[in-house]
Amino acid sequence: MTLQELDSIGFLLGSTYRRVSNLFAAKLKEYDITPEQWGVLYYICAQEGMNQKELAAHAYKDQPTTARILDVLHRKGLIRKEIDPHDRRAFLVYPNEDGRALMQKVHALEAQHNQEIAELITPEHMEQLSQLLHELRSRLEEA
Amino acid sequence: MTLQELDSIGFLLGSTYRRVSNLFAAKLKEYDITPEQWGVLYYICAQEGMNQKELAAHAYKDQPTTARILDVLHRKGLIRKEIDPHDRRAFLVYPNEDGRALMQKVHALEAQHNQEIAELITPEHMEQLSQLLHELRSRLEEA
DNA sequence: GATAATTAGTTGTTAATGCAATTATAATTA
DNA sequence: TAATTATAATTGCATTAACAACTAATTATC
Repeated sequence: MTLQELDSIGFLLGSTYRRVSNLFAAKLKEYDITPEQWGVLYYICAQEGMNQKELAAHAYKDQPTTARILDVLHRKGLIRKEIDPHDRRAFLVYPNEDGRALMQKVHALEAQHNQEIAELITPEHMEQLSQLLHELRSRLEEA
Repeated sequence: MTLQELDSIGFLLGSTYRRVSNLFAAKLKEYDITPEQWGVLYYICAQEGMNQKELAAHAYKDQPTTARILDVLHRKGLIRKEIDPHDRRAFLVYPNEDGRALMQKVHALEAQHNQEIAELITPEHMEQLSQLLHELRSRLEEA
């Protein structure tokens, strides 16, 4: 058997994702936050007062994973939780001052990071790639 | 601040990758192997006698991650390792009979899985997506 | 209103990952 | 040849992740 590159879509997505994510993680190091933590913090700031289930849906993560990332953000003093007055099983998540400030700073850094990634290929290709990923992901959600 | 979907390329890649990978993982459950383990096993069979560093490069994983996946494959009796006669630091990796058989079976399953994913969008879009991912990944490697 | 079914969140277990530090061997250089 | 440098693999630590099982609270049904 001759060596043939494994080019299944899952393998391609995974290997590309890891490279992009690792580059971003290196840039985030000075802020003591990971790309995944930042993604969740972003949504907490983007719409304050969501519960864990809603946050998980936006972040495309399952509930336990989201809960553990929330634990980290809470430990770092970036967010606070309040019991939902209408449902004692749930809590609502809000950013602290530090959380908001960090979100803003990292948001800017992320724009810069995205710019650098985008410059690796043509603007048209990056736009196509983004659209195709959105399309595939939404079809996967339906399925 | 109004809720705005986070559509950075890294976030898109990660969320799409996880969905595709999880679907495949569910199908692989009956074979007691994960998508990542299978990817490494594939390369072990595709070119027998590679060392860990070469395998890691093909699999787009770092050496520790690859080593740990090799441990699992070895524990499952799917592969064997031999010390490289020309370099006692390295070992060469070969599939066992069971490993080859499993690779073949899962390879077929994966083709089917890829087919199902491909059917979610048009063939042209899937082809474009694949090409764009290859392009971005190779640019990331150069950078 | 009591019981059953559902739902939000948590906990446990296992796997994949990255990075840094370490060990053993090989290659280079003084 | 001795000392230095580089390299293959391993180990340790922390994070992210999936899935299953569980608890507590809510909703539905009888």
